[in-house]
Formats: sequence, structure tokens, C-alpha cells
Amino acid sequence: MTNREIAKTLEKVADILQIKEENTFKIRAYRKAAESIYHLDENLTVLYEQNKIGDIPGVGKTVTGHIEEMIEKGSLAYYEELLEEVPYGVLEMLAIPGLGHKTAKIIYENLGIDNIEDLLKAVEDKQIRELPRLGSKSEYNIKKGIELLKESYGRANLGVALPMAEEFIKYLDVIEGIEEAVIVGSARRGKPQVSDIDILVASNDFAVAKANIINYQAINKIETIEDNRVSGRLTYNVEFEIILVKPADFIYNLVWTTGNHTFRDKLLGAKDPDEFKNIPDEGSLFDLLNMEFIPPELREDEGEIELAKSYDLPELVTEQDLKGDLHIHSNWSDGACSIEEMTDACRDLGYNYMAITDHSKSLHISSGLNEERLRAEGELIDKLNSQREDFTILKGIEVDILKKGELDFSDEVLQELDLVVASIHSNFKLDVDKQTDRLLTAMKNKHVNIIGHLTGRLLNRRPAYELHMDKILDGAVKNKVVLEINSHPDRLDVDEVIARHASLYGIKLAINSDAHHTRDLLNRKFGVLSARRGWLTADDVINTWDITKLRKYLDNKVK
DNA sequence: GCCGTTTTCGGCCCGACTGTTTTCAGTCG
Repeated sequence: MTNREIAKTLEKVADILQIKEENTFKIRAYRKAAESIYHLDENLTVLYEQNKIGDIPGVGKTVTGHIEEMIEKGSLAYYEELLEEVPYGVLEMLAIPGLGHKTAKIIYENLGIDNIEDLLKAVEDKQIRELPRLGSKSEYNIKKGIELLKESYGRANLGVALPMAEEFIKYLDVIEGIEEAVIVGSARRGKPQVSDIDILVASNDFAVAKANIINYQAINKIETIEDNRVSGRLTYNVEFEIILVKPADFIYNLVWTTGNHTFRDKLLGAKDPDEFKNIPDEGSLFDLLNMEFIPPELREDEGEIELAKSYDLPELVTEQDLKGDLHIHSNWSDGACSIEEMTDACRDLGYNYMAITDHSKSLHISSGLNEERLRAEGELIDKLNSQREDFTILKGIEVDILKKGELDFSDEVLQELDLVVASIHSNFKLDVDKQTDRLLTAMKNKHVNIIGHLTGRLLNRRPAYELHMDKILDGAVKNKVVLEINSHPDRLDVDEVIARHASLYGIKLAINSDAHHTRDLLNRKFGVLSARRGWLTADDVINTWDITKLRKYLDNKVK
């Protein structure tokens, strides 16, 4: 079993214990162990061989035994026993927003419902409102929750789909019958969510290629095998489709299958595919069309074809352009790593600077810093900075924006910092006017440099809160506030549409990782893809600038 | 169930919102 599968099993154990209303600290212990394993750098099997499972923080004697059993047998008897009492379908119901362990228990015990389909039927039969502590509003919310959940069934976040696609490519690269394999479709365009993974394969022998493709171990189910196509489902039910073409037709099909439908029809619909046989790369195809190469992320028919014809496309920002990260957590609040570890990881990425932006005091759940701890953290940062000439740690905070737009720290505290990221972490359901005013009020504070994850969306989990975006962009311009593209694949917020608008307004953006662990720094890949989809250049993104230019911009904010 | 330069036993994370309520339980971040 992989680390991820083991973590997931422990998480499910915690869920069942919670439904059974066992000791809350025992439940928390299982969750903590699961979390710890989920974020583990080392492979558990390797630690097992070195007899070091027990060294993992939060993993004691009992859980060590569980993990060893899962590695040895591929399953956990304790979990199987628990499932006898609480069926797996009841655990799946927990994915419905607003439906927690207590409610799941009430529904299961009173109505015997143990899957989402039956739950939906009970909602429609108005059975839920009859249960203790539940009424018609809860019933309605459950219905809405199930609808939201079902929408997400057919869509995978890029953070899940892209690594799976890359693994698949690794397999395709070494099997017989395949000359070349690349990711195409919406995953190649970097869309935050994809309906499936599309892969284009060049092959001289489709029969051999197909016979080998279907042996890929991560395939859960093959749905169709046609002449030049194989489709089915991978782990986590993610759909895939493999399209086979002859090597001579590869580049034409690469362009044909990468862009969205209107793009490809507009670009190639009137062309004879044979005109593009045996060309070496995509650049040659665009040359033959007398236009500039269009990066995959732009191939959406949003004006890029016209600009490519006049060789006027913007030069999009790249990962290599980034010189720092301006939203990073450490173990002073809810991060997993020390400031020193985050510094080393940023230096390894070639960065020249980073901002430590831990949470502020109101966010108790994330161990937000009070004034005193913030000052102490600043002293440590001063000390670390004095030891290094070539790297700068900016003293920052991710300060909570409170209900009416006031900030969690006074101006006196904020003015001591190099950088202030202000974010909303509560009261998501204010009406659109109040929520807009709240953010505008926060932006007016002279110390606020960046608004973190502007709309608060969590892909497949929580919709964005509503805002009058024109007013927000206006406020950002007037107050010289930078908007963040949060690179976490569950957020990618602001999105490409807002990013493109913002840059047209003259607003600067920051591609931030919001890292809570050194490995999260690599999420920048997703942030950069989103920025490119928003047509951003390096100059639009403040963390591509050198530290001098960046500091000057930040200092200019304070009037 | 985990953990320990105050503890091998007795602590562990809490405040706000929502929906169901006449005083609070459940969910979420």
C-alpha cells in the first residue's frame, strides 16, 4: 500500500470512531497520524524496512502496528471490523457539505441508509425532516450538497489528474509499440479541473500498442477499445482516453487534440491534414500557417489566434521567472516545517527571497500568532537574515480579514513587517454587498500588500463567495493592492479570468504557493499554468522581480 | 491513541455560524 492509501485508511478509521462517538482524543490521534503520513517525505515501506515507523510524529505503538500490518498484508483487520459496524457508504456521505458524523449516524441508525443514492431518495420522500434535530432546511441543504458532490464526480482537479497523467506517460514511454506519448486536451492546457486525461500516442503498430496499454496497473476499468482509441478509468475513477495516430500524423494531431473545439476548428478546420505530414514539431505547424507559436495554455479561442497572426502574443510568465515566494507558512503557525527548512527549500529552487506569512491570532485552529509571538518570529528572521547575504526572508503575516473588513492586527504591529498578505478565513456566506465592502475596507489599509486567495473557492468542495468583481478590481488599483494567484491545486484562486482582467486594469499579481510544507512549494507549477491561462507576463507578477524592485514596490504602498 | 526540560498520568484546539431550537448541538475552518 502507498503512503496515501495508508493515510486514507487511518482517516477512515477516525471517521468510523467518530460516528461511533468514541473518545475524541483517540479520534484526533488517528487523524493526526494520517495527516503526518500524508505529508511524509519518505516512503513508508522504506521506513518499515529500517524499523523506523514509530519515529513518525503522531505515530505511536498502536498505529505503528496498524501500518506494519497494512504494509505486510495490504489490509487492516481493525478497519475491516469497524466497517462491519459502519458501512463504507456511510463514510461517503460525509463528503456532503454540512453533513457531519453526528448527522450521518442519525440517518444511518434511524433510516438504515448507507449510501448517497438512498439518501437522495429519502430527501425526496421528505423523510429527513422527520429525524431528530433535522428539519426542512437541513433536508434542503443535504439535497444541495449531494448535487454539488455529483457535479464534482465527473471532474478531477489538475493537482490529482496531472501527476496521474505523468505516471501514465512514464509507462507508455517504455512499452512496445509506442514511439511517443504526450498529454493533450485540457490537462495540457492547464485547466484547473479536467473531465478526463487525454493522451496522444504515436504508433506504428496499433494492435501491439493497445495490447500493452491495457496492462497498465493503474487502470481500474477499460470502457472502450476502438481502432485508434482506448478509454476507461484510472484510480480514483478518473477517466482517460488514449488516441493512437501514425508517427507522420503526430504533430497535426497534437495541435488538433490540445486546443478546445472552437480553437481547433478555427485554426485547422479548413485545412487538409495531409499538408502537415511528417513535420518535426508544433512550431513548424504554426510556421506553415504563417503565425506565431501559440502556447497550449492559450488555445481557447480567446483572441490568441488573431494576435498570433500579427506576431503580437504576450510572452507568458514561466516557472523559471519566479525569484521568490510571498506566502509561506512555518511551524510557528500551522506549517509542518521550520523557517530554516523552508529557507533551504526555497534556495534549492533557485529563489532569492521568500516571505514567511504565518496566520494571525484569530485563526486559533491554525495556531495563529499573537503580537508577542509575531515579534519573536521576526527576531528569528532577523537572525537568519544576518547569516546569509544571498537570500532574504521577508517578515510577513497572513493577517485575517475580520467580519467588517478590519484586520486582526493593529497598524502599529503591521508597520513593522515587510509584507502583509490579508485573507478571509471566516464568514464566507455574507451577502455580496457586505462581502465586497469587507474586502474593500481591508484593501484600504495602508499596510495591506496582497489579498490572499481572493474568492475562497475550494475546487470540488466549496464555491467562491460572491463579490462585485469590478469594484474589487477598482479597489485594488486605487490602493495598489496585489492579487494572489494561490497555487494550491484546490484553490487556483484568483482564476485565469480574474487574472486577465486584473492585468488589463494594471493590477499586479503574485504567484504564491501558500506552502505549509517544503513540498508544497512545487505547487507553483499549477499557479504558473493558471497565470499563463490568464495571459500574464513576468512583469505582471511581482515575485518574478528582483528583491530591490519588489521592496520598492511594497514600500511605495505605505503613504 | 499520543506524548513528556514542569508530568509515564493526565492532558490534548476553539470560536463563529447555522438550524433547530426556547438554551443548544453540529459543522466547519
